[in-house]
Amino acid sequence: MFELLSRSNCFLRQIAHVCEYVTLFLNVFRNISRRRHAWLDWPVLGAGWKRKEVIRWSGVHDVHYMSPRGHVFRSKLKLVKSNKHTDLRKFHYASGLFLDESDAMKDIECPDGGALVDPSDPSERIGSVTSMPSWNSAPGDFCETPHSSTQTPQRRGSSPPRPSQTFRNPLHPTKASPLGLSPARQSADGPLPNLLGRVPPQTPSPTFTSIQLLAPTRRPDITMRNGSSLPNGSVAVKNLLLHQGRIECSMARSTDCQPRRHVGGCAKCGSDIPGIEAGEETLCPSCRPDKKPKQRIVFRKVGQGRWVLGRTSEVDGMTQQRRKRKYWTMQKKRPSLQDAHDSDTGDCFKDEDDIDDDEQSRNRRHRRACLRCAACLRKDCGKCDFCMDKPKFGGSNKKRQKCRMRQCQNQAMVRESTGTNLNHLTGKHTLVSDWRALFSQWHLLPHQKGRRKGMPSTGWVGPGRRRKASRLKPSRPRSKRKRRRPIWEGDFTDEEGGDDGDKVKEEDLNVKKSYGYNHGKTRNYSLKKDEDGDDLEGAFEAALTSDFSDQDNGDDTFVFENVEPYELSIQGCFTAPNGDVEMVASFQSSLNSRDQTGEPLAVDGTGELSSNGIPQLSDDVVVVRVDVGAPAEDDVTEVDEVTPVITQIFSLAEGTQDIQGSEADLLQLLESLRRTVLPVHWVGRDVPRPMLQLLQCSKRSTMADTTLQIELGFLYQISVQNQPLLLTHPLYEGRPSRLSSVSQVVALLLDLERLAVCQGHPGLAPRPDREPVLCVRAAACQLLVPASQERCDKCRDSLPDA
DNA sequence: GCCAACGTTGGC
DNA sequence: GCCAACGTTGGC
Repeated sequence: MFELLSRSNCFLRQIAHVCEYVTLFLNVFRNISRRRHAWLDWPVLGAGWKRKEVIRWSGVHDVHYMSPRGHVFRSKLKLVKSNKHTDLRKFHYASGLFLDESDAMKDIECPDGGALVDPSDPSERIGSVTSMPSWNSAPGDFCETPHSSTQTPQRRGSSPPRPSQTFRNPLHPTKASPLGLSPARQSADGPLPNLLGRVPPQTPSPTFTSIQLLAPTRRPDITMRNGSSLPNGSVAVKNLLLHQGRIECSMARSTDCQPRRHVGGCAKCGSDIPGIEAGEETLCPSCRPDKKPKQRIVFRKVGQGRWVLGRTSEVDGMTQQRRKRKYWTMQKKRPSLQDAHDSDTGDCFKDEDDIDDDEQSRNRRHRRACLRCAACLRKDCGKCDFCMDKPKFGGSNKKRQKCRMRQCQNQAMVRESTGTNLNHLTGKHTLVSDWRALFSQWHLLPHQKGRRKGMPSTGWVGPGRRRKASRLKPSRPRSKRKRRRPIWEGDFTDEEGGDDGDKVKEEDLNVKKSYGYNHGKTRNYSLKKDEDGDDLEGAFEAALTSDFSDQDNGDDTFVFENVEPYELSIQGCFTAPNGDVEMVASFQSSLNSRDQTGEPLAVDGTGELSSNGIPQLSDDVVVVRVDVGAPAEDDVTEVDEVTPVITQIFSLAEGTQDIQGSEADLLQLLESLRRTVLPVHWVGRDVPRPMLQLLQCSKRSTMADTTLQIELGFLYQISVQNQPLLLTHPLYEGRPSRLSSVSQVVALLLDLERLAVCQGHPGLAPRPDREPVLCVRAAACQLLVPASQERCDKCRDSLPDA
């Protein structure tokens, strides 16, 4: 009985001991983590540079640098990119120092056995005896190495001098996360490992405990030659410096410290091991345990800053890996119908985290991708603002968001649903009241969100923080604003009463067909009131593109049937005070849009302005000013018409019967076009007079300067760079004389997309060197040629060498 | 080491 | 309330 009690006491003491260690671990780690996340001056890169070490919970070690201007670099790649004038090829990112290759290859050691290792050596990590060469050295005891004056060749001129550092306290904890615990070594006849699993050196190293090792000792300061210091030097820093001879060896300050090779032996069998110093303890390959020993103490992270003792498998007997495999195997076996069912039940986004315990999954990052929908499976569009922000597309990585085109179609509808599943498949569970909040939370396309109250009528017209203001034109006094043009019947104006500007009149909804997140269906953009409540005359339509198979079906079926009509307005635009709308985005947007090469397309809505005030647009975007009102007589010169002006009407109608037609008919066509998905980059607009214009607003399109204009009676004409396309052009062959239906319009646009604008010829007049070549067209230029040709026959005949 | 992108926060 | 910016984390 006494023995039993004694054993119980012993066991309880051990438990208390372990708990004590755990508490120490966590406290020390928090301290270290907090301190290491601070920015430290880093004169190695120059004055004003800072460096920061970040240790993740997983134990991964990251290093960040901050330029004097405050730019943060998280990888060497970015650092090099932004410092093209400096040769950073030999810059060791992790340590923050310039690596001299010749020195780095040498091992340096002191005669007392204080071998130093390559910083890249895995043994440098916690648990390595060799990385702690100076247990027994007093602070401040060092030896000078022969490489102390090494200068790296790539640092010249005014670059900071090489460091001449001194480690005042070589003892430093490195990896203190519980995850970093090394497995306990099982040695039959060796010393018992301590809590860290390290086999303490026999002689002459001092005894040390895990508490000592993890004690929050001051990290070694490194003194540079110029007097500055690199505080809190890491293990990597120290060893790199040692390798380069830029700092002193951590052993006693002896004078005969010379580089030499290591010759050591196995701690178990005694056999020699090349590269290991005699007296140093290690195990030869044959004596090493075959398998990674099982961790005795396992900390499991269950949330931010929360850990539990014990491994998951001990709870349910199944490792995470196995459960992952099982889960994904089950996923693969699921038929598509099962997917639908999952969607119904909101399970379609269940990943391995969900299988884990609930608490854990709550605290982890949620996956926003179902990995199955079209958006999840596609690649970055490379054109949306999020893509443009990415470093791989030349961006500054400020936004750090997933490509807008890749925003999961399913996930975006399920999360944030306040408990109600928004099911896009059935539409049965849609929680209408959540949609607006939902859209605001997800990174949808600008035009996928509605214009909201409070958005200015001029300048940046869109949600969120105001973009850089357009400097294309100064604000025009009210007295000089454009005169209203006669309102064309059917123009979409906002309802009276400014307070409720968000709401759409019911009657307007009949025409203004608003759309929810509609997977690339047509979006309508309607002008709203300006700040004075004046109607901005005219309406603007951007018929966005999508998979062309959807077009012209006249089908306005929403994917989400129960969704409240969702107003969409002009987004991603600059609205000038005079009411002009300047599109700064190419409004091709559908998830399924394809460009001419078949690649999916996306929207560009950055709205950034360059120094000259011109929006910075990608190459395929052109600024289109939509004229929404007739200019005042005294202000005509200020109107900068960018779009082609058609001065002559070419009627293709046979005879003159019904030449006037009906505005109502034209309006009906306009309405249909607004509901229709048009070919890529074709944008419909109405103009002051009762007519409809469709223009190609992508510079990358071969139809960049082409306009299709439909007049009363559905008479139409095509113009290229303000030049009317002659009736003799083959494009007209076999085509109806009137474009009275959407399908006819779309067919014509598609045919136009197969053509290209004639490049003309460089002319015959001699031109001085470096003078830009101005092409001219032949008198009978055909304007549009097959896309495979550069110029028409007439212009080809006019080539100088022709 | 690097990248992708989730989640938070502070400014507007 | 909204979103740009960015800290942070997980994956490769």
